[in-house]
Amino acid sequence: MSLVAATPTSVRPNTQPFRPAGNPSEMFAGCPELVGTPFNYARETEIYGEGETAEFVYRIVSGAVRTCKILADGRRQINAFHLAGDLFGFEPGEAHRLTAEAIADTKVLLFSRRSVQDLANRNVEAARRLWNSTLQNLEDAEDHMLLLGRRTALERVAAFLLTIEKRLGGNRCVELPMSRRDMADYLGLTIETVSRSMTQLQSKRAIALSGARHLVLDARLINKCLDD
Amino acid sequence: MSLVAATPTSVRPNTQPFRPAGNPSEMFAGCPELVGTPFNYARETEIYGEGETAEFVYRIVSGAVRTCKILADGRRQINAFHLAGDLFGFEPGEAHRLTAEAIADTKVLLFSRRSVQDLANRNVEAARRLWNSTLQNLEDAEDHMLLLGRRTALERVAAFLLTIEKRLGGNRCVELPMSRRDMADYLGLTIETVSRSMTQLQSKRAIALSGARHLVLDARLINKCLDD
DNA sequence: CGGGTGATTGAGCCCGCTCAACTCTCGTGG
DNA sequence: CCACGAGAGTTGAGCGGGCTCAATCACCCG
Repeated sequence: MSLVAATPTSVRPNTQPFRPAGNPSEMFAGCPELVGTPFNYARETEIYGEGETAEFVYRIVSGAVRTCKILADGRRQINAFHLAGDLFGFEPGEAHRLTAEAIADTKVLLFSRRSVQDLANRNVEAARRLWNSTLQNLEDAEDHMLLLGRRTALERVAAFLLTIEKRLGGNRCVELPMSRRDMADYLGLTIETVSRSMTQLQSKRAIALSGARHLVLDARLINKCLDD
Repeated sequence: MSLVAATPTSVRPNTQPFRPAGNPSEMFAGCPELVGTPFNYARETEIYGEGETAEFVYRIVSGAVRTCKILADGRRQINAFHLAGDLFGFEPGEAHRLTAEAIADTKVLLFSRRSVQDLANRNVEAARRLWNSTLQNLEDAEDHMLLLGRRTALERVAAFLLTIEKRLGGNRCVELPMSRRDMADYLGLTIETVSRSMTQLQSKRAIALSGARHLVLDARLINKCLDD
């Protein structure tokens, strides 16, 4: 679910280690009856809201999605970003526990929750893949709890950049799909602190920014920045 | 996995809402071949370490367990507390991603990871229960990320006390199984801040402490404390 | 060229951390 | 019975990292 997840797409070489049975792009392989309905969401529109009945499971074809929780006073915590190839929208109960919104214009494939459940009940292999996918999400959540509970602002931003670079192909070049506000709400910081941390990394030559969204990073120098 | 999970035991009435198929105490019902081997862990001993090969899945009979991650410099984040009835030790890969330690003297039932996997491959119903159990853990992790990323110290301690009271039977009376250090490392705070928050709640009559581990709480007054 | 949005930078403050002293409890032994 | 020590918890004083509030800058689109 979150940044650590493998996100192979058809247009990008998969530089991730092989994930047995947890690979979203193979999730419904050999299940021709589960083809998925294409659908589009515009930038900054809600896909589903917290508390709504969970009707669909989603697989991203292109674009990016955030899932988050929002407190009554407006404080927001983004739990995960989902990129092309990722699956999201599973729920243990009938209702969605998170809100999902498109960060950019996003194409998805819809699968009815019921049909996915039915498939899992019939097909042991599919059930195992769904389970492993959920376990992968849990693992990512565990890493994120460590980040939110015990890491400094600079460590959070550095870890975020390293992880998303890996997800986007690992060629040191990153086109951030999300705003500073989204990064801040994912990392448990304010936009100002995110910005200052980025500036700090840039002044140490660990990253090079060209525009707010495009950057080139040096993993070795980023890690060196954390040692002082 | 964490504090929101239902934890019915045979000696305590279940005051939780019914959780279809996710109930740990029924997890292996109807599977007499999966009986589990009793085992004991003394207080403050390691059950398994991060990175070790995952051989077993554990179900707690009595006692309490924490699972955590530790950084090289000693910073620790506890992901979850497990009480009687809880299942823990699932892993998506071959290796444990967390360290598990007994908080108190703890009796568990061991199930070999392989036999659990085999059961899930044969028995669709068991697979569904395991999947739902993992989804429940993920849901708890999502709640905890909001707490760690966006809540104040007082809110964290208040939420923790309310949740653990519910898990321990919901009769307003709590015998904390863990130390202040464990609470702090779960809530992303220091022991001093946890202590000060408890004192603050006590001065508002929202909780009554008798000894560090025993307390009676008033849910309404706790929520009122958060409004100023 | 403006207007609008998002990002950066600056100044000052505050919540939670650090460091340290003190208290409480409990177990052990004279 | 008290003395003592060890470990856990509480309290206090002061600091500092990240937040708040505000101004400025950069980049789009018209």
